[in-house]
Amino acid sequence: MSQTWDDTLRAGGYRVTPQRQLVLEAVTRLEHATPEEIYAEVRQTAVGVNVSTVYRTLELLEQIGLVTHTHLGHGANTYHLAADAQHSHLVCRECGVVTEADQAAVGALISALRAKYGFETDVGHLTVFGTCAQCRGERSS
Amino acid sequence: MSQTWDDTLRAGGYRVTPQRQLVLEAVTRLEHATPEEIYAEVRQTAVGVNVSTVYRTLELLEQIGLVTHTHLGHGANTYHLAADAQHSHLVCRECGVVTEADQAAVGALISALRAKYGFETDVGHLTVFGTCAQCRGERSS
DNA sequence: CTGGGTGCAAAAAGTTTGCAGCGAC
DNA sequence: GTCGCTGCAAACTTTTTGCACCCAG
Repeated sequence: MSQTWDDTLRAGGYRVTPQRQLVLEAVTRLEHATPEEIYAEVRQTAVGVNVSTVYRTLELLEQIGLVTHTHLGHGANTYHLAADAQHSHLVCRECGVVTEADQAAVGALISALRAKYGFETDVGHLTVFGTCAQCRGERSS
Repeated sequence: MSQTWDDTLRAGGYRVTPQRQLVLEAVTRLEHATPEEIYAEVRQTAVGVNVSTVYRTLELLEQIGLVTHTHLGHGANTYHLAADAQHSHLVCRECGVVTEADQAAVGALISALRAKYGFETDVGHLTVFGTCAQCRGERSS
């Protein structure tokens, strides 16, 4: 199972290198992270990896469908495994926490948009900004 | 009615300057635009306006609640009038077109998230990525 | 071996900041 | 007249690119 991804690489005609392995591991471990965070994570294991390599690798991994990215507020690109793509993110504006909303909750939106606008929603890329339960509670109490 | 916004400025203890007027006009006219686009639009009317002024003005206008911003894909901050805030954006990944979805379509999502996660959605900031009706049609035909 | 991948460093793009002069009030 | 606002230029952050060397296949 830990070998599936490098088959995907090879299938695309790409080489399997330690750097790519490290980046993919970092993405897996962090669940969702910015290029910077991924770079920092990779550096904790191996020092010789360069920022540009991280960017190039992420681009490649995304291209062959191993990872995807969403925009979690600000301009921060956030990468995560494509396998985890079928959920949406709830980002709290106040505490910054990122929650995952399952398909069911978002399903209604998807149906509505498809019926009304013929718009096919990319669920994995959907990010909802707002205020989480905890922050709402703190504010009212 | 064209005077309300400068009252808002003054109410906040800020001055009314031609630059601020120009930026606000550009935001109004463009509906939703990046700082760069706003800068370009302002320049078409007056040449002497600087980029930094646009950034500082947008920051100010947002702070006093005249405009808000969303993240329409990439890292592009998009500014629009706060008065227009109560709608969400549908961004087509293929043709890049930005559609506005009314409250009703998004209402179901809001209710679901509130009921299930206690999460209060910021509707004005909601951006949905996907494929628009036209691009879906072109692909299947 | 061969050519794709990597590191390094410089460049490009986007945004912020310090400072002196200007103009709204 | 005062002090906030603006223009200018330089600094900073984030991402991209060219080139020579290296290693996966």
